[in-house]
Amino acid sequence: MIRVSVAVETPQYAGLAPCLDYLSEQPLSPGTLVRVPLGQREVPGLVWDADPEAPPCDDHLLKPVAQVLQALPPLGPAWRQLVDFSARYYQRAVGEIALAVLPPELRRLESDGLDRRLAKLARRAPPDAQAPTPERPALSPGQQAVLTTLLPACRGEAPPATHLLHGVTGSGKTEVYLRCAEAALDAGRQALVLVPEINLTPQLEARFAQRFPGRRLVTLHSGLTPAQRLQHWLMAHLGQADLVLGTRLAVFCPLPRLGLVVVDEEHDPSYKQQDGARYSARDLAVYRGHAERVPVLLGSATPSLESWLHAQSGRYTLLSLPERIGQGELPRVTLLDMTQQPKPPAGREAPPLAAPLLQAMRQRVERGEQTLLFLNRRGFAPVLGCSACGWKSGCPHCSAWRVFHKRDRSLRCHHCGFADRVPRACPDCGNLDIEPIGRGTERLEEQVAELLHDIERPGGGAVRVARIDADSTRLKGSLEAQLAAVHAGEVDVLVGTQMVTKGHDFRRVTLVAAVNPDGALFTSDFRAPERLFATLMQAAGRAGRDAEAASRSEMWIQTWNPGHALFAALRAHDFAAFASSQLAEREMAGLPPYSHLALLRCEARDPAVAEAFLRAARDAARALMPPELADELVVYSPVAPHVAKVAGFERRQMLLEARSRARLQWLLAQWSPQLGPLRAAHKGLARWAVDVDPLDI
DNA sequence: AGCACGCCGACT
DNA sequence: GTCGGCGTGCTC
Repeated sequence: MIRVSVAVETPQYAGLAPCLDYLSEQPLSPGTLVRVPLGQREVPGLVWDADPEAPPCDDHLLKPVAQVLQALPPLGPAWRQLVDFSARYYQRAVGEIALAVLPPELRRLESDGLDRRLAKLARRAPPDAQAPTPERPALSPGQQAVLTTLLPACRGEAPPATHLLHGVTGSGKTEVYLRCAEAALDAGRQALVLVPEINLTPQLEARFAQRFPGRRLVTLHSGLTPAQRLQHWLMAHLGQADLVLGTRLAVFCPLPRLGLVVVDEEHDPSYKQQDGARYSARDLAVYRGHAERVPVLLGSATPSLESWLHAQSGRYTLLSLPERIGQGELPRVTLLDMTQQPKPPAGREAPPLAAPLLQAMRQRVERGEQTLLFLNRRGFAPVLGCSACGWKSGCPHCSAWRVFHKRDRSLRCHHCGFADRVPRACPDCGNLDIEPIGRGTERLEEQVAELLHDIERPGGGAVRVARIDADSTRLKGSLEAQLAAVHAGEVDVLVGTQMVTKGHDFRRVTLVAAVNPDGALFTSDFRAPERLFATLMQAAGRAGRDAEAASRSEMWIQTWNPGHALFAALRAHDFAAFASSQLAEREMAGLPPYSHLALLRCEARDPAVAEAFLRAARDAARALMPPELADELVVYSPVAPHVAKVAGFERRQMLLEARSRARLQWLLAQWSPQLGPLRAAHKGLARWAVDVDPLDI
């Protein structure tokens, strides 16, 4: 019997070694999928490279491997290296990451089930290699220039690098991705293309499928059925698929012939996993490209400040697509100074849209064009309040307000999901006049219909208002149906959240308005301006995608802070100016990307327990720090996050801040193994996790 | 994390 | 008298 090291799905803090040892009758190469006994159950595992430093132990105590899934080719060294790196960098167990990123169906499957799946795949007809390549659009000079730099590396003829492709919406980034993928594919390699959201896969999939009829393209995201996800993953792993298009989980897809990684909308926060192993798929894509010596292409109209700084410093190659192709210009941005709008009569609420904006909307309706109203708040009203006694619709389980949803007359907590019927009268004083405070998309939709009820469309009939947000698209297929209605011109005014600002081409939209974007200007979240700029820029990009209408396209912004520098940069469509002012602020404040952060988060029913645990963790971290590093590493004290209580648990967090990534990693490597044992000393602690490079602090 | 074992309240 | 609540402890 031979000893093998196996990675199994156990959390870091379970007090177990990173990999467990088992006995096998035959030698098993690393990367082999097995099933092993663990306690009372049998779990999937991956044979892992043996740690030469592991202390020897008595073979008689080891259990034998239960099953070897021979039919699956072992996961290769590059894949294992990516998993090892992720585990180390994000402070998780190797087994947790390795198993969590396999298709769930593969973890469940036994030998014979896997054999059947593989046999089925082998029977599939190969793609039609004779399929004619469709005609490709002519390249703009900008695209040509960018591709001159990119193509040699994509063909494998030049050393690989990480490139940041900065180009506004409509500047033709997708065509650049297509040409790069073509070069990689022609060189016999596979291409991996990441997108931030499932919603964006169908349209990009359609474009790639249309361009590469002779190639095999698979998608990889959590919206697939378990069987589809396994099938697609297997096709990638076996080298049958040439193109893999997916969300963040696809960054871990094994690709034996990887030749190119594309990260579209690289600034998007969705690339950061928000539970379990909190990895950044964008950062791992860069690591993977470097480790596998293939080019990485990060694309965005509003790059993250992290990537922008790397591009400025020369670590990434900066490539720019300065213009929209076709005659399409960027929409003119108009700021609507809300402080100058007439005050409503005493006791009355101000209308949601200022008169000039309403006028511009009427014009669009009369011309048969569409308006997009962006309001990043779903529901009817964020809070319900009693005018008599001051009662507000708080959540009994969270430190947050419950949102009034008119459609089902409910009060819903967006943090814990707790919902019940809206009361008819104030629960505290019985007053019947409880009223909505503030406005969400549901209410805006209703108010817009009222405000425009008096105009007649050219085709006859009343103005048609529609709403797209997480509530209106809950049912499967309803987003597609609603988008189709917009495209077909069956809608005059579209009200929507963030969801509508991402990626969709609305050819008939010539007016985009941000109804109430100011909130993000004054939060304590240092990334809020960066996100707001990206969102507004993206929203602006929804207007005038049709070159014909581009000259008439406008973006309006209702603001009580028209002097804010963010809006000035937006008006000028000047990302570089915005980025350099933000970077200057970040540098002064010692914030990322000039420093590197890690956050220890935890929650407990009793806030004192959470705080005591974090204080102990803080003291442990400080004890590890040599005094000469005092200005390179800062260990902060515990604080309550913005929403301190969620679903009955009190949340607390503490921050580590380091001058360099290496310093932070150095501290984390010693500190985080102490946290598991430390937890045992704090009874009542429900959950805890280290978040490396957190997005929200 | 699972899944055991283990000691105290409302059901057939 | 059992079924089952979730509190501690272990898994190569």
